[in-house]
Amino acid sequence: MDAKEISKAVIKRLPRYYRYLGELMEENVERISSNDLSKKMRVTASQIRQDLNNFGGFGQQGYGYNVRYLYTEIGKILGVDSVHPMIILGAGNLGQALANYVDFEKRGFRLVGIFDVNPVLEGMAVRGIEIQMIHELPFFLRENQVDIAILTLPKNRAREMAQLLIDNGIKAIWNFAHIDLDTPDDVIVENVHLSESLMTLSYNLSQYRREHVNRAGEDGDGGNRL
Amino acid sequence: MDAKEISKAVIKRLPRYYRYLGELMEENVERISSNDLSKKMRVTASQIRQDLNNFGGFGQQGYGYNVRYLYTEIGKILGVDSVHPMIILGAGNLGQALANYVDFEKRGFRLVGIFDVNPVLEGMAVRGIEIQMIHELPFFLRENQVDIAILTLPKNRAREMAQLLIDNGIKAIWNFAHIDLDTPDDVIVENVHLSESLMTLSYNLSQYRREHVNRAGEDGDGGNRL
DNA sequence: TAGATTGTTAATCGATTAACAATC
DNA sequence: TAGATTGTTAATCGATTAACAATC
Repeated sequence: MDAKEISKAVIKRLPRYYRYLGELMEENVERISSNDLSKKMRVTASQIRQDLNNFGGFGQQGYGYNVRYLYTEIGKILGVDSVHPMIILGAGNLGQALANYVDFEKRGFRLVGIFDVNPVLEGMAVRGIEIQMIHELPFFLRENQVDIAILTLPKNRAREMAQLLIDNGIKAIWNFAHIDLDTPDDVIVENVHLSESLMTLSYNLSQYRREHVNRAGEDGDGGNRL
Repeated sequence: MDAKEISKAVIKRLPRYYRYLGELMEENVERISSNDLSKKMRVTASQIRQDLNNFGGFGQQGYGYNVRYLYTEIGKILGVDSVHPMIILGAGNLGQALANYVDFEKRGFRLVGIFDVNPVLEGMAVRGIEIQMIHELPFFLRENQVDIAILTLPKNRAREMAQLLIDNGIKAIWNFAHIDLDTPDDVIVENVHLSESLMTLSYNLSQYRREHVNRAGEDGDGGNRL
């Protein structure tokens, strides 16, 4: 059972397979070949077969993959077959937006607590869950099993609060703060750096414009509108 | 000036360099060597030098890199040295959270419009910007230059609205909907698939638990709490 | 000048794609 | 059985790391 190391690239692709298989299920597609799926997803069939075979032989020669079965199996691999209690730290706009995200519940991600440092928010509720003050966190974590902490605090508070989470036994952090957390080996961090994503978009847009400067009409400004 | 193709991996790393250089500037650090930066960022010095040299020789032998200069140059490469007018499509929780994100303004990402399909929201304002109905979008895009459209609609509306954006000349979409948009070559899409990010976290957590099942106490349940 | 550190070439490593034998 | 398609090995491609000459 010694799992051979699965590459990060493969893991990042798994949720996308899961999404496509879910869509196929909704369309009542029963089976699909790596070739047909590759056309839908715009990846190579070879990659699909390689990726899936990291986890086991889910297909059948001459038949392809059973959609429902593969969906279920990938779900298990991703751990969405069990319930993951979550808390949110930081009840600002983003924290509240995530709290209101019903889609997560469908996958077993269940919000069980919201915390903030701002006393103005104390007692307010988001989706039926009362916002608590941070000082109540250690007690809460002793009394409730929590798998995942969502960090939606401004970066000046984030590092300190991450430490508090770790000190109280949290093993997985979904980090939206614009910092890289420095955590022990047994704590898993998944970063969502929105401003970096936006800058990547900005780079690609700027690059596209740079490349097309001298083709977009010969009126002197080269098509560069700013 | 024919730019040799820069790999996607390099581009994804640029905003992170930019962030670290910004922090160094705040700490009044004047110069830094690839070696010192590599320790801070936990990447190899070799990678830093390779990455930067895709865009030009920003350093100096025996000295290192001037922080302010490098920060400015990477800013230009990323296109954050100019203003990018943006609109939001979808004034739900996430759309509003992004609208309230002051940090973006600092980098030249300026919100100029918010649109939704829900008539209940008509006339409401977010951060001083009135929510408009989608049917006003084509006129708005004719009258205003808009660089980037942020798509924060549920997936059943997203595809159709993306098409509307493209038909009206939008060239860059920051997509938060859980679908892959099918766009022409001259339209740039940057995806933020939150549920996929959360599932990656869930995979890593589950994997960690699977690996440690037989070490966490010999009481039979193997330390697996669910 | 001597020391430091870049820019860049070469070596290594890892990930993707191609090919095909196995098998349903 | 014949056809289809997987699972898997081998080949290719690309990205990262190491090494070092150039040079400040």
